Amino acid sequence: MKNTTPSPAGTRDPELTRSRILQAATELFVEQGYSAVSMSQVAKAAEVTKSLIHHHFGSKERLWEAVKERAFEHYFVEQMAMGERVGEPDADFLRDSVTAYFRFLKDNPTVVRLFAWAHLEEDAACGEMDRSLVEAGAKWIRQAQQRGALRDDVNPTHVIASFVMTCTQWFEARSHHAHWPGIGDDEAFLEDYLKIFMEGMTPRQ
Amino acid sequence: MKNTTPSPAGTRDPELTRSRILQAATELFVEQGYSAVSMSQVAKAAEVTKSLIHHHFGSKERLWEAVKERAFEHYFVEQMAMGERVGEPDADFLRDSVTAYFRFLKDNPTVVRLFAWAHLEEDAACGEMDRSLVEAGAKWIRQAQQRGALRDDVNPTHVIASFVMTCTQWFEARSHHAHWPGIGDDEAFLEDYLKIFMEGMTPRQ
DNA sequence: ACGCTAACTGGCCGACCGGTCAATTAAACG
DNA sequence: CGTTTAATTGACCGGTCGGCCAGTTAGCGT
Repeated sequence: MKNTTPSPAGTRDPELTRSRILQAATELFVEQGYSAVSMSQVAKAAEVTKSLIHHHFGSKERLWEAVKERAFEHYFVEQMAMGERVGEPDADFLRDSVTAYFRFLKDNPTVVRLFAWAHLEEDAACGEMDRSLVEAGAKWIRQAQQRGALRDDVNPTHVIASFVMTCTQWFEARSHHAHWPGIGDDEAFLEDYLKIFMEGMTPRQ
Repeated sequence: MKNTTPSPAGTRDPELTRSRILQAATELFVEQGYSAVSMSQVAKAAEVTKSLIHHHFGSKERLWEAVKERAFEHYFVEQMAMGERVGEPDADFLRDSVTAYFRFLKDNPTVVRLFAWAHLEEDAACGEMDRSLVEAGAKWIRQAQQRGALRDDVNPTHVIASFVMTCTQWFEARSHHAHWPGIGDDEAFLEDYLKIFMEGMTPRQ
């Protein structure tokens, strides 16, 4: 049981150092992307030497990987937790899931931006990561379809893809549509989107 | 009337040079983003000297602006043309518009990726650009709503935002969902998305 | 034919890049 | 306690960065 946070001014704490570096790197990478950030910038922001970063992470690229891995794991864990408390395969639960996903992205702009950077560098890791989540979600939707709770003439994976992508893009491309005439805030958009999406997923009589 | 393309081997043609540079820069920037691309790389790809790029474009940043401006103008012109042939304010025309937008993005991956880069650097220009397009689209939707052709309890701007974002993200984040189990190809996804979206936009009886 | 303008070149600049290395020093362990 | 291990430092590396500048050269108006 060692003391971590106190740090008797001049003491060494490799774990805290690692996380300080990781934190500084995350903030910079999230904002500017991999290539625009220099090791010296990270070092300065984390208040350590450049060499120390190399000591702990090996290279700039591995630091970048560590940053992404940490954020995506956070995403994965949260989504898994969300998947745990799975409810009845009905329309209400679908609505709740979309809402929860939307709110998660809203509360985790870091994840949103890292996803965007990862997409641009064709990093397949994030897609592989939520494979199982999508699979589980699709299975759940199929159940709801068989039950007659959701329309059954659409591919369950496409259902997930469509709402995941809409939520993601809403936050990724904020700067794009933020000044569109008549656009509302997060909640107003979510409300309208849910109206369209849920109505679209309701089985015909 | 000067000859442009022939180029008697050793002749000067500033306009062609400019466009050669712009083309090379576009390809590189689209692929790797602003900061990952160096002026020497562009120079090599365009088969000109670095100094010549500076002569024509002033700086790396202005070259980047020129690249984006060119692509976004292409987008704008195409969308304007699409807006010209506006049809009846009914559901069918909405479906056709979504389809056309989806196909445009599919055929113009350069625009898609430049949008993504622009979003990440919070470039508001692309949003300002299609302000008027969105305004016109929203007006059209409002007409359809008043006519009873589309459900009228949703913000028209949100309707546009929702399908624009879905289409955009489908192509921007291809690497993300491309390997999801059960996901279909472009046309299969579009078909399912249209089912949900159009049904969601249909007025209740 | 001549001169001007602008396209175009090559060489160079200081700054900074990611990364290495040997030396210092604090903590962990016996 | 001494020894070992690893956290940490600062000096330093070759290479590349974006950009500048002085000079050359082609086209164009007169």
